[in-house]
Amino acid sequence: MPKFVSEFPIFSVTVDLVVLTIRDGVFSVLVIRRGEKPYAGRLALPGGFTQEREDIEDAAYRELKEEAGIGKGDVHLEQLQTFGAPRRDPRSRVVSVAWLALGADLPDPVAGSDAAAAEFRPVDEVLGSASPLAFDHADILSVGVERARSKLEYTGAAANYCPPEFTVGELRSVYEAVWGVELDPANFHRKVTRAEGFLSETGENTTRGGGRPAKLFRGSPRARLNPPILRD
Amino acid sequence: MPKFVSEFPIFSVTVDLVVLTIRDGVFSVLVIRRGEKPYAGRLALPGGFTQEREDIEDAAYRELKEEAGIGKGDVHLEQLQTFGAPRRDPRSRVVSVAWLALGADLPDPVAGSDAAAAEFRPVDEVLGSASPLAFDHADILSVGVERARSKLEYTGAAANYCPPEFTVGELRSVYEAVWGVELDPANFHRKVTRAEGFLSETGENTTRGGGRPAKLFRGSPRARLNPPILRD
DNA sequence: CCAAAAGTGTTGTGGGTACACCCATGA
DNA sequence: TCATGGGTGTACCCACAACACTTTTGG
Repeated sequence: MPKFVSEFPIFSVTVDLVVLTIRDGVFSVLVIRRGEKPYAGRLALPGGFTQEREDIEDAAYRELKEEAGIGKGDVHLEQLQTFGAPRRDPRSRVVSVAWLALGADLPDPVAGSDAAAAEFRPVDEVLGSASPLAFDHADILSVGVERARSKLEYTGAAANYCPPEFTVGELRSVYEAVWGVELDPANFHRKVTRAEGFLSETGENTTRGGGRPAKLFRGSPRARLNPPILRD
Repeated sequence: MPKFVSEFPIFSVTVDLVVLTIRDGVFSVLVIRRGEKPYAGRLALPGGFTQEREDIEDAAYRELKEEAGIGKGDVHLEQLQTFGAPRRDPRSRVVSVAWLALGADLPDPVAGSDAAAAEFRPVDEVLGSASPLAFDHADILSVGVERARSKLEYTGAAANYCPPEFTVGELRSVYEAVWGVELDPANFHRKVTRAEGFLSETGENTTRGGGRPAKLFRGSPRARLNPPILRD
């Protein structure tokens, strides 16, 4: 076992991941079942230790790969918040940098060894669960979900939950799943197609889903949506 | 010198502070002149090491007191972002949690010994300076300033730059200083006085500033401003 | 009196909501 | 033919920008 020595107080820095996607129309989060103490058997967010010479963002991507088989191009990743209460991990002083990852219908994580215990669960079920998440992960998840919801108001983040090309109806269903509301299809259509720089037509059509063929669009996940779509 | 030993990679965790206020109508940030290497003589954001059993938020408040003589009640403090590139501090592996502190016209920090080198400078001057900030502090400041600006759109954060009771005109001058724009006094007045739960009248009047006496209001810095005041 | 800032009125414009209606496909 | 979702039109309402105008103080 390696030994590290320091003249300053010793911290470990971990990354924890709030991985959100939409599975069968349900807003869902990736959780793992813990095998070890503390909190053995409880659900938790995926995550792990940052390495000695590793950028914290790289650590987040690495854990995403190791624990869920998700690659860099599969998700949008952004920093969420850092949690550093002295006793948040009973073993030692651990400061955790939480990250938010948004992706289109992600594969069932069965690949790696670590990933065996990982699965997507509905956000509402996990937050309202009788068996709460380990550590302060419920707090982290709450922050992540609120951030994900508010990003839909002012940005093109909804496109992160869609395949590269999608219809306006598919985009609307993202809003409906994430916010848990119903939106008027006609007004939503006008709103997003008129917002400058938000959607770009591919010229293709699709008929998946039945009904009249819909135009396919590409999104700009980083675009600012002006005027915003407010939740109230 | 104390020695700490660990079996995991060793990190130090610091806090860095973006302290913003408005001085004589100018949007300003608190900076210190570094006395030691590295970056000796350069300007930097105030900050310091988190202690062994200290919550990171408490560390931010402590540094605020030590380096600028600013107490807990004097500012609104919120977490900004964490900076953890491997080489951001040439001495060792340091992860810094940056915080945003917003306050009404804050005292010139001359109190403590550490605070001797601290002073407020115009944000534009510091960001555009020929002598850039130490470490990655220019990045941190940019993130802080952008957050501060965008918070004015959707929240009552502007009240943080005002005394407990203030006039609508004073509030408007906050927006003008932070955004660097001019706003129509009449429309601004209607907008903020009509927003539900945003301002509450004290019943008092004031004549500071000349002209017709203005009503005094109290703000709700945490209130959500709906509809928002957009910058464009 | 004038200057200065507070606050109100008014009008045109643009976006939102609600909902009627038509379009293009599969079954 | 019908059902299904895509997409457009329209009417009402509210918010906002622009700017004229009145109010209340100090000098």
